[in-house]
Amino acid sequence: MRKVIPQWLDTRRHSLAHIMAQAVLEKRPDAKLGFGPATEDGFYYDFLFATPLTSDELPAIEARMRQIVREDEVFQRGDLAVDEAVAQLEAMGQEFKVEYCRELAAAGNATIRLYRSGDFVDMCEGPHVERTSVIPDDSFALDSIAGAYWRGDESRPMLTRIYGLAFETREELEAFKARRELAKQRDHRKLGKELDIFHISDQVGQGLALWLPNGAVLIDELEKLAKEMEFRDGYVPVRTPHISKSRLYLTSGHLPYYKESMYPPMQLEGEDDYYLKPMNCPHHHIIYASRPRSYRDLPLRLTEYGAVYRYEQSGELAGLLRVRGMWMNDAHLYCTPDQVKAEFIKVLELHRFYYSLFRITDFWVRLSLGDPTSKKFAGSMDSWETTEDMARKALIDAGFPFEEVRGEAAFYGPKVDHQMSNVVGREETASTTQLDLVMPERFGLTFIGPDGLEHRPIIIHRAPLGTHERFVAFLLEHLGGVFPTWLSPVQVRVLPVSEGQQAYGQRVVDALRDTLLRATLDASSESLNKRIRAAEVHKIPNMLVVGKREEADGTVTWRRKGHRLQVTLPLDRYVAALQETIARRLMDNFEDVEVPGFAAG
RNA sequence: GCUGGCGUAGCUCAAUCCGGUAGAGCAGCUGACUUGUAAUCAGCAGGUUGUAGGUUCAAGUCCUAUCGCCAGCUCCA
Repeated sequence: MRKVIPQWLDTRRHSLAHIMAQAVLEKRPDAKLGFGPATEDGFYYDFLFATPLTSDELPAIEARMRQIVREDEVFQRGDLAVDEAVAQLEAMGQEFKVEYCRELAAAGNATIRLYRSGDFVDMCEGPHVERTSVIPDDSFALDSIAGAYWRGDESRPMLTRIYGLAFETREELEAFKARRELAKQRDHRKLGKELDIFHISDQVGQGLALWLPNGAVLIDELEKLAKEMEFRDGYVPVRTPHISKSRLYLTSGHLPYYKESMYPPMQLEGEDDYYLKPMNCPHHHIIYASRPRSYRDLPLRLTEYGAVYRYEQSGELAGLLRVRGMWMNDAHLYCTPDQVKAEFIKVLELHRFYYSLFRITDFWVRLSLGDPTSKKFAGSMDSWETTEDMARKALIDAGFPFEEVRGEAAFYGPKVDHQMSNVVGREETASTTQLDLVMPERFGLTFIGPDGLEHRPIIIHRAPLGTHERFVAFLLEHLGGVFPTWLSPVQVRVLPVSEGQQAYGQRVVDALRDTLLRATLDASSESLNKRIRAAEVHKIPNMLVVGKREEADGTVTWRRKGHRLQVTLPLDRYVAALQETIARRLMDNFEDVEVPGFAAG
């Protein structure tokens, strides 16, 4: 799903970054330049300013850029020896460029490339457009301004980043902006409010979501789904507390490897400190270790929709997408070495099932590897190589296209992540599967093999539905808040045509609720039109209109959300049809799905 | 956590630029209407303008601090 951007467009965008830097330097000659690359929909350039730049200044910079483009400046390339380049960049006062230049030299580059356009000279690899006039002067626009650390390192200075948008033509630029505006309508924070899904109150705490009744139905249905799937695949449920003594996390290594992300401890006189659990795994490992295990017991698949708490930095929180308290579709599979691969593939298949059930196609799969040069990862090189190789092979065998990314692993092992983007384009991990040789070691987990000796199990950590919070966020945005009947908080809204049919309407609701269908009656004295509109606005999948005719015949007139076509049928036939839709978890919110009982005519 | 922007009724917004003491629609409530497929009409109620200081005769509007939200960075399910 990652976008492929044609080289020429990338070149054009990068050239625009130079043109922007040129325009900025004219206004702020003392600005220090950072990096200025092309992005997925434009470009940015980082600057260090003596006095802060405000977004009010962007229009003037943009206007100057257009002028430069029209002046048809030529990009001239020049390769200099390292010393010369350093001397020149120092003379220009470009300390960040000097730093990077020296680094390139240290990495073995004999020459440094510079580009000149107009009076502006910048150290840069290129390539650029030959002359600025090839860029339509209305195909780009400055977008926003934000802080960004130099070299992405929070211990280094924070620069000011100016983002620009750039496309082939003005029409494409306008289309992009329009699409972005439209996407905001599907923002889960907006839909979550409109549909009464969740509420976040700073009286409770940042990042601590409250599930409203409608949201609670959603997560109940997701849990039901997960429990069914896991039951079939031989998982066994467990339940564990939300807190634990620090000892557990010293054993697991969460202290110190994960301490940054944990809430501070609860301290009690004369007792060990207690921590809120940031992950369920240690509790599950203790369950595994609670009695001797035989190879005949394996794989042991412990599952729990467990609550975990992570102290995310305040600036990272975002609606339900990034929270501090979350319920995770967690499970740990304890396997013998020769079971791992088959189990891992089975877990990947489960992902495939879920993603196709929800019709989610806009994701990409990342194989997240450790980084031997980083202190963020526990365990030996050998075990990392083993698990990384296992994960890679399983992905290939299961037929998953994936990309490998170094340094993204969990601290105890490599991960296979399903990456999704929200409406604003922010990417997050929706699902994760991990391989772990480190925890069995740390917890001294063993099983007795056929040879009568103790062996180490291998652990698969998996959360295909991620956390309720993040998964519902993605689902809301992906479906635009329009849920299939099986997931919908309210499945059926009954609308009496006039007050005379309210009693019949109530009987219909009672009959539906008797069969566990989530039905409500709209008994307000508003016009039928208004009540239909209200049901549509609340995205209720099914409406039953009951008037004199229906009451006389014992029928209901069924109108599905977004459809003008409607059918009248006996109540019991309606119930049967709806139950089939729900039992099969049909995605009846999609046009191409044939809905039982709703044939035309 | 950092950089920048923004906080006005349950929601969406107006009054902020150029200080003169807060207004609308929707939702809610009441009444009338008894409705046949996307907003019936009328009325009522609702805000010490996030919070705390300050400047001023006067602050929603200006200043400071603080809390929260948004975008990005860093970080992650």
